[in-house]
Amino acid sequence: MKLSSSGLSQQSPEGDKNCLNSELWHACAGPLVSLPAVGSHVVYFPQGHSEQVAVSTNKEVDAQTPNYPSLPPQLICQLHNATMHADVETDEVYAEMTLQPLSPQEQKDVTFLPADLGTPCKQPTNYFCKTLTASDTSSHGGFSVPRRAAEKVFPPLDFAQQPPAQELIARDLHNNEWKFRHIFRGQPKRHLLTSGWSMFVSAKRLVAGDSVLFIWNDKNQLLLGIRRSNRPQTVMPSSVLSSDSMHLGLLAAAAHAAETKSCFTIFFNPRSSPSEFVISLAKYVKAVYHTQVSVGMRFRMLFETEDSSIRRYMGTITGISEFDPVRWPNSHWLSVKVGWDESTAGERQPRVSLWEIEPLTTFPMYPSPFPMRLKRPWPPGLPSFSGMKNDDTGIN
Amino acid sequence: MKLSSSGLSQQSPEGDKNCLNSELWHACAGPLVSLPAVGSHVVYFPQGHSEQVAVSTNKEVDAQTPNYPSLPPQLICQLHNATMHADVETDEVYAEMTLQPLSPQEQKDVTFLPADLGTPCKQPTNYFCKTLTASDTSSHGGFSVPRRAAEKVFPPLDFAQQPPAQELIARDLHNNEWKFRHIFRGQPKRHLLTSGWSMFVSAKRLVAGDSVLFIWNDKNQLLLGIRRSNRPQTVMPSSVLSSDSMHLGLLAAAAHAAETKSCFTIFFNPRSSPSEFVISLAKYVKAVYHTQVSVGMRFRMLFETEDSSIRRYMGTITGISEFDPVRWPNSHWLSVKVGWDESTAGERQPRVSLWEIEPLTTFPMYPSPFPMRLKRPWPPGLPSFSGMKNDDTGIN
DNA sequence: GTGTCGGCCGTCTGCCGACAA
DNA sequence: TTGTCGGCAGACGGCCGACAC
Repeated sequence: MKLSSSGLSQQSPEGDKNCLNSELWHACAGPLVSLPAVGSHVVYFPQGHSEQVAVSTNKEVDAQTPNYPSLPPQLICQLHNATMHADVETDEVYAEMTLQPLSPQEQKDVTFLPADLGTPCKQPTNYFCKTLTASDTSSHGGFSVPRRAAEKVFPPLDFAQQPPAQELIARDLHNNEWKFRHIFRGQPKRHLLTSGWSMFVSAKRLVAGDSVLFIWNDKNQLLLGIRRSNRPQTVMPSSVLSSDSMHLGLLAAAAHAAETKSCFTIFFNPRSSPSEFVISLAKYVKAVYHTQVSVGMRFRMLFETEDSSIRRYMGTITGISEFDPVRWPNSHWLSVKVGWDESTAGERQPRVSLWEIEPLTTFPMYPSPFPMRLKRPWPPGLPSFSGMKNDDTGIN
Repeated sequence: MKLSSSGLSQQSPEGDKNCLNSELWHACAGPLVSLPAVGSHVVYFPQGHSEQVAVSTNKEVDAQTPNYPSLPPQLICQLHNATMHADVETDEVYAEMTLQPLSPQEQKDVTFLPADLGTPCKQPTNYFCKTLTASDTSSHGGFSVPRRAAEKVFPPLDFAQQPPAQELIARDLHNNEWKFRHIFRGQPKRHLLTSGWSMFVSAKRLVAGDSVLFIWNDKNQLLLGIRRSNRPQTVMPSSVLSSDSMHLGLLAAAAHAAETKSCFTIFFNPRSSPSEFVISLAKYVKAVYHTQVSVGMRFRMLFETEDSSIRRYMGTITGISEFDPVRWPNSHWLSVKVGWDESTAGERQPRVSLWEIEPLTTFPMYPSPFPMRLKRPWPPGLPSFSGMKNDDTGIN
């Protein structure tokens, strides 16, 4: 896995000086984001990719966009390369992945192999994340460090000094160095970052509501990342290519790669994409082939909280059907309709994919009123099956 | 022709408050840029579009990109819409054009119709453009206005005051208002913009070497545009779509539109695109059908100077051949190889297109050593001809 | 425990003419 | 004619504890 700070060029290979432990990237991406291992087999969903482009261009896919009948809704690939990047302007994290579709025979061979689920995403343990207040971002003062965070993450101060103070050096995703004066003063006493802080705020263009993230890693380095609040949107591609052409481009690239079994490249934006659209084959196989789901079944699903930790929400499966039967028949993408136990005005999405949820098979809340009709769904990613209408799924 | 300040959204139609006379857009785009009239017939060159994308993504087209055999190298279209935009972050000007390919019969009908060359691009008359100095952009002072420029473009000062001064209000491409104190002082006397200037410099992130452009229009409004120097590049699309997918997307969009005779949308970036790739049909027909060119012939061609005016450079035609015979056979795009009279280390391009040059037929410098073999080249944009190898062009 | 404020000092912004290219 | 500089005055940046929630 490579990590490079990018944005200026897609072609220049970056030197080692830009390399950085992936901890910071993952911390900025969030606790739910995991990249499949390089070399492993993954499933790519053009629908999910298309949704990410729709969000990025702020434009839904045009209804008149032509289909690519040869492109299956789920494409089994080998992940040849995955590089973590951060936009040089905004620090937005993204991943560049090189995928090679498997031949039909390889798909069969691989789908029914036992496979482990890989290593879970490694969130750093010694870190803190704080949402910036008006005082933190104002030019009038510095940054107020929560007491527990400072004691856990920063090196201890020498309390013989009065007031206790030290210089902290932190590195961001681009391996740039930021120096801060860390001081413990005031009445009551508190931890503050003073000199150097305002330069960081203005350089990163942080505003109240954005978050900063400090990590103390195993090598005794201080890492510093940012996460912007959900302002309208992140980056605007604007004037390069029309959104219609972009949608066509991603479909054409995947279709061409599928036909020729050649590599293609995609970008994954963890913070803007509604869902991961490249997932490990093992996760897919487990969810689609080895998990029983049915209407009425209870489940839980992980979400990220405001302070970058994990929370589980509960819900009930209300239906199982293709998200877009016309354009993407036989697709597992967002095939599960759900209702949420706690839902504030459509806050959580009405559709999820099988591999995103944990069905609670041991304690069903009430007996399923509908029999399970998806016990063994259509084989994934096989073009020869994509036109088949007389299977046993009952959802065509 | 619509003009709107954009960048946040491709879908929201902007209100009238954002509309502005197109003078400023054209002044920022440069004196050589002209947009064909809405409703008129134009020729679209996928090769040129591809070059613009290559520049924007900083990545040349991949050699393995598949061809679209059904897409001719020149596509005759009707221009249904052309909207001028400016990037909301950088103020970079660009145009959004909606094109509809003509049917083969329409192409024939239209190609041999007499057509006027349309109105030339309207450069404003009452304007000035200054490249910013270190003093202009430093935080130590204001903007030094060249004397002739101030007297020509700004409203006259009241010299009864001591010192003479006034408030100027200028509007940029987004119709934002900028207020400046214009004062005539110092020893020797000179025109200066003081209060308000530094805010403009920092808001637009101008640096020494960039240019500003003041226009006094017919409605007695002061317009204010910027032109950045040729720094590495302008905007980086980075993380939305891989450059390969973008190349494929533009080809697929044009091919699909050509097949179905439906509309497609392109963006044209006058400042970053190497050449215009949507030109009026009249210009194309005149250059390709009604102009004699041959190897050895002298020509001249317009270029933009540093101070935004026009200069002619002279050269000699050294060859006539397709730029990319494999991928784009029978293409007129950059089909003329040239040598330049004054050339500083490959400063000017070695290939141009027929419609970019003015052949000097009246005073040939020396007799053409090679007979003209392109007297009546292949008909433009007709797919039925694109595979024809036995024509009289002799370049296959 | 921490967000915001008044107070205060120091730096830098920004307006001026001098001077030279 | 105009680019850069030294001089200077005022604005704002930025460090401090007070105080309240």
